[in-house]
Order: sequence, then C-alpha cells, then structure tokens
Amino acid sequence: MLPNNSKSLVDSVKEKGPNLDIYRRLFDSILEQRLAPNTKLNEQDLAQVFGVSRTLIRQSLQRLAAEQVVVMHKNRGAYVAAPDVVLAKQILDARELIELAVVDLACGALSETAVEALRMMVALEEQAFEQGDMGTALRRSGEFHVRLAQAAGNQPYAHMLRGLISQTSLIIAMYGQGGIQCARDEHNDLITALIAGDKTVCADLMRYHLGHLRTSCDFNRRVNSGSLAMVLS
Amino acid sequence: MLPNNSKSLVDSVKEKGPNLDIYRRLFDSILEQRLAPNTKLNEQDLAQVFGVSRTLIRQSLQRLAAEQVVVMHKNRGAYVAAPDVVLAKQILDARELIELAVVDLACGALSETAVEALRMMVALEEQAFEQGDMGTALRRSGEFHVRLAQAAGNQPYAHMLRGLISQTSLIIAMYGQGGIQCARDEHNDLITALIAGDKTVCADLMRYHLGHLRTSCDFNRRVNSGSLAMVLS
DNA sequence: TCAGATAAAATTGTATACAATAATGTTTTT
DNA sequence: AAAAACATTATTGTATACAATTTTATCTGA
Repeated sequence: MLPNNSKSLVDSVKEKGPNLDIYRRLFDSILEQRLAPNTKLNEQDLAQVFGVSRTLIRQSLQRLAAEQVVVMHKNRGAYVAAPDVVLAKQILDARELIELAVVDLACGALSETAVEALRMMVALEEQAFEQGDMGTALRRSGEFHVRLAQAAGNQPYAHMLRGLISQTSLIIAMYGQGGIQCARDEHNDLITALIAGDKTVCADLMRYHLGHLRTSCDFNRRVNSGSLAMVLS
Repeated sequence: MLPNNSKSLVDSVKEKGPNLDIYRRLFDSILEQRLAPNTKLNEQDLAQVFGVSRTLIRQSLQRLAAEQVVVMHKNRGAYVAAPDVVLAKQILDARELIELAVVDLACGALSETAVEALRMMVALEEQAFEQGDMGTALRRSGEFHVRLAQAAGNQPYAHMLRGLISQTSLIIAMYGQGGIQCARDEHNDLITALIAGDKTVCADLMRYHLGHLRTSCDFNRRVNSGSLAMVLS
C-alpha cells in the first residue's frame, strides 16, 4: 500500500516536517492507484499504519483535500476523490491548456542539466514499466510532466499542472482501459523536439500525447471503483 | 481586521464546518490587504481573536499555505506570503493564460442568470469603491474574475484562477502604486463584449484589462511591507 | 562595551482526551 | 415479520496537555 522510495515533487520544497512524509506516501499511493477512487480513508486506521497520532493523519488528509485528490465530508470522513465525467473532461482540457503553455516556454530553452534530468525521469519511468510496476510507471509519467513544467521556469504552471496530473491519475483509474503506457516513448520524442526548438512541432507532439490519454478513456463506462458499499448506497 | 460580510467563494462549496468561517475570514483579510505580506500570523493570538483553540487556527493556516497565500516555516510559524518579482511576473503570465481561456469559453455562452450575477458583482465592487473601502473593492474585483470562470463552466479553471487572483492581491500590496481601481468599468465592458460574442474583441479586452494590472505595478521598488523586523533580518 | 554562553520565555509540533455526530445493532411495538 | 425507537458502537471534530524548538533575555568574561 505505501511506497517510500523516490522523493516525489512536493511544492514547498523547503523545510517541512516528518509528517510531510506521510502526506507524500498517501499522495503517491493514490497516484499509483493502490488506493482506488472512493476508497474511505479512516483516520484511526491510517494513524495505526503510520504509527502516529490522528493529528498528523488529519493534516495530510486536509492537504490532500485542498489538492482535490481527496474529498472530505463533514463528520463522515475522507475518501479518495472520484471525478465524474464532466469534471474529468474539464481536467483534461485544463491540462492541455497548461501543458501547451509549458511546451511553448520550454521549446528551445531547456538547459543541459534539465534535459539530463528529464531523460533520467523517462528512464526511471521505463524501468518501472519493464518491471511490471504499472503504478509507479504511471506516477513517474506524471512526474515527468511536472518536472518539465518546472524546467520551463514558471512556478504557477508547475503547481497547477501538478494538481491536474494528480487528478488525471484518478481519471485513468476510473475510466482508463489500459494502453496508456504504450505512449511512454513519446516523452523522449518530446524532449528531442523541445531541444530542436520548433514550437509547432512541439505543440503538436504534446497535443498528440494528451490525445492518447483521452482516447484511452471510456467515459461511458459506469465506474465500479472503490468499496461496493459506496457504489450501492 | 476581520470581515464577516459576503459569503466568498470557497472551492468546496459542499458541507464543511464552522472552522471554514475562520479560514474565510483570514483569507478575506489578506485579500483585502488588511494583513500585509510578511505579516507573522501567530497561532495563539489568532486563537484568542477567534475564540477557538489553536487546532482550528492551524487548520486554516495550513490550508492557506496550500493555496500559497501563506508561507509556513518549520518551527517558525506562518507568514503572509510575499511573492518576489520573478514569481509575481509568472503569476501574472499564468493569470493571462487562464483568463483568456475562460473568456474563450464564456464568449457568447453566458446564461441570463450568469450575466445578472456578474453585473451584481460589479455593482457591489463599485459600491465598495465609492464608499472608500478599497480593500473590499479589490477583493470583489477578484471575485468577479473567479465568478466569470465559474460561469464559463470549467471547474479547474475557476479553481486555478482563484489561487492566482489571491496571489495577485499580494502582488498589488507589494508592488502596486494605486490606479488599479480606475479600471473597474472594464468589468462591465467585458460582460457586454462577452454577450456580444466576438472572441477577438473579448480576448483583447481581457488582455487590455490585465495589462492595466501590470502597468500599475513597479517591480523595481524594493518592498517594505510587513513587520520591520522581518525586513531587517 | 561587546561577544559568547547560558537560562528563561515564548512558539510551534505532536499526542491525547473529551465532545459531537453518524453508523450499527438491538429491542420493542404493531 | 416489518418498522420504528432506542441503545451501543464507531468515527470524526475540537480542545487541552505536553514535547521540541526557537526566540529573547540575562549573565559572564574578556
């Protein structure tokens, strides 16, 4: 359930606490689809799992709720978010808007070190894929996009995109039907195009890439995710 | 210090608690520039002011921090955020990106009721202005933009824009030099243009409007906001 | 007088205790 | 047996208590 491997991208990179770690592990667990949409997140259970008091669990849940990865119902607890079809499409639209702006900024403007870091990210993503760890592969795929936004040098873009990508993981969990990971070579192609510096090509590549995401989803399919109790209520 | 008037736009419109109120009052206080950038937000003091325990104060501060309106330093407390020049420009860029997308969606697509609500918002904004309550006027000016995004029908746009507009208030507090409110008629002009339905005109109007914001800021001016102690440290 | 060390106070971080609400199970009534 | 009412349990919401850290004040020693 709980990953503890790579230091993922938390916004406030600066000094935080050890409780930041439990937030990150929850966050990653959701992104890696170990926690399905609509899953109830019981505070006491989590406190026991992490070996801390409910105080820290609560903080993490509230932060996740602020990021809309989790929804909190008053007096009824926290659940992994489950975006409906309408919202899902809006999220993908918003992602395209931001990502195209990112590409526009990054095109022909990536530093050597940035390129290296991005290539490394893709390598890690492929490694997870080849090891059959689809959850990690999916999370790293998202991280690639966030890292690209960071490299593009606009903090708000990176911040907003991080949120949108988190929700994209939920969308894939709910409406996806495999075949997304096939597109992972496209990340390398994108890097190459960004170095080459043709904005039209870069934009088209990104649109193409995100298009795969859309076509890999079936928004008609009624979702059975989460606990059955939730579905039948 | 603490406003309690209109129900401002909190993202999770659904059921929340009474502590939501203290978050909102803090949020509004910052947006109305009653709390200047770099102001320290002492937990115990706030707890006393609001008549609650530090628990609820902490929750609100953490949420504000998640929205980047407040910065929390480990073991050193929470401060009203103070975006530097680089970030300020990035925020304004991001705002333009989102707002143009919003305008594109809303152009020729606003319902009757939406138009009415927006007109009302402008009226409230002008009312505060004429009463000399610049803080409230500024906050409502921001609310207008968020409400427009909501009317445009893309939730992520509205959500992201809300964050960017909050930070814009901080930017104005730090780098603004008056003259922003002169542009408040432009909101009504924008509504009219959106109804008319010419996308080029609408986009130009929005760019023009946001351009005023940029020109009303002097990014060279070294900021003296917040407690002197902070500045001199 | 000033720098450094040390002690005191204040502030934040976390855990625990209690209150309020919702969920569950049992009994009672028809 | 079904439905309603009640009691029980579990879960979340808030306050308080304590621990850890930082800030401030005081004291020393050149």
